[in-house]
Amino acid sequence: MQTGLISTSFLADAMLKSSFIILEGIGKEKEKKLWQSGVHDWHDFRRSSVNISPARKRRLDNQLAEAGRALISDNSEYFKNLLPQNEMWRLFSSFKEDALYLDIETTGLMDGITVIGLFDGRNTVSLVRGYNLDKNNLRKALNKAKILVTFNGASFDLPIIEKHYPGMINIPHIDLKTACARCGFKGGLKKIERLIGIRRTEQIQRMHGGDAALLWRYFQATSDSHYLDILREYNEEDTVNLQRLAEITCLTLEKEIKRKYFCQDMSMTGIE
DNA sequence: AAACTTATGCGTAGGGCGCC
DNA sequence: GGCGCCCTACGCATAAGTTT
Repeated sequence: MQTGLISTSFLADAMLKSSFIILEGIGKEKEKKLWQSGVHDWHDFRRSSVNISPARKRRLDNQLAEAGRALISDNSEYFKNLLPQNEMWRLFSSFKEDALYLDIETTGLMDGITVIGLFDGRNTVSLVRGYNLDKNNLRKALNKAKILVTFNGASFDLPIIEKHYPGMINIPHIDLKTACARCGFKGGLKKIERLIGIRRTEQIQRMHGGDAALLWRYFQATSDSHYLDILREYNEEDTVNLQRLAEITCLTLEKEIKRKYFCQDMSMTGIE
């Protein structure tokens, strides 16, 4: 019990505090070299002399100090422009308690929004066109979130939301599609869910993305709330399942990096 | 201090993909 | 079926270190 608590608290900020690509002029290559040379986190960096000119080192140390202050004060927005989109997953372990999982339904591709589903890890909210979907409710739902998690949201959900509600989303966004692909989980959300053992309710299991647009049309044509209920249920399951998917993929990616780069010095002391 | 070398960041273009 | 993103490869830009 205690050991569990201790190990998770050690892990909590692990990946973010091991990130050096947030520094000016440091890219993926330099970051790898730092890891391989035993510089594993911000603390290591500031203690070591690394292979950087003194003036530049001072500048980078200051940047890390600022990042540290941002992390302590729970300021996720600080990292939004420092991490490239495909590395945003590194924020997950630090901000997952305040993560918001989002999925939208529309009337077609790049079309009008019908439902926005949001899950904060405990409760779900669905904003439905013609009922409670408006700027104020969306802002309220986004209010406390520190990070946003989607599947393919960078290409689909967020651009559409941005089109209808400009400037609404300013917190960092983790798109699990990229993260999944790097874990070897290729394909759409439903396929990946099956791959990692996430189950859907029977009725929803059989649905495809295109059915969501169809359900909305049926609901509009008949006013039968049954269609809307199915649509909302489908959407809600999407958002809820994103949480487990995020836990699995972000942890997998973190472990993979540590396995590949953090143990390098040990293998070098071996036989050669 | 100028010229050269090395490491690595960064911008660009084409191809592929998943969202409803 | 349109859109925006990531991936990959490639070449240029830049900064720091080295040689002359």
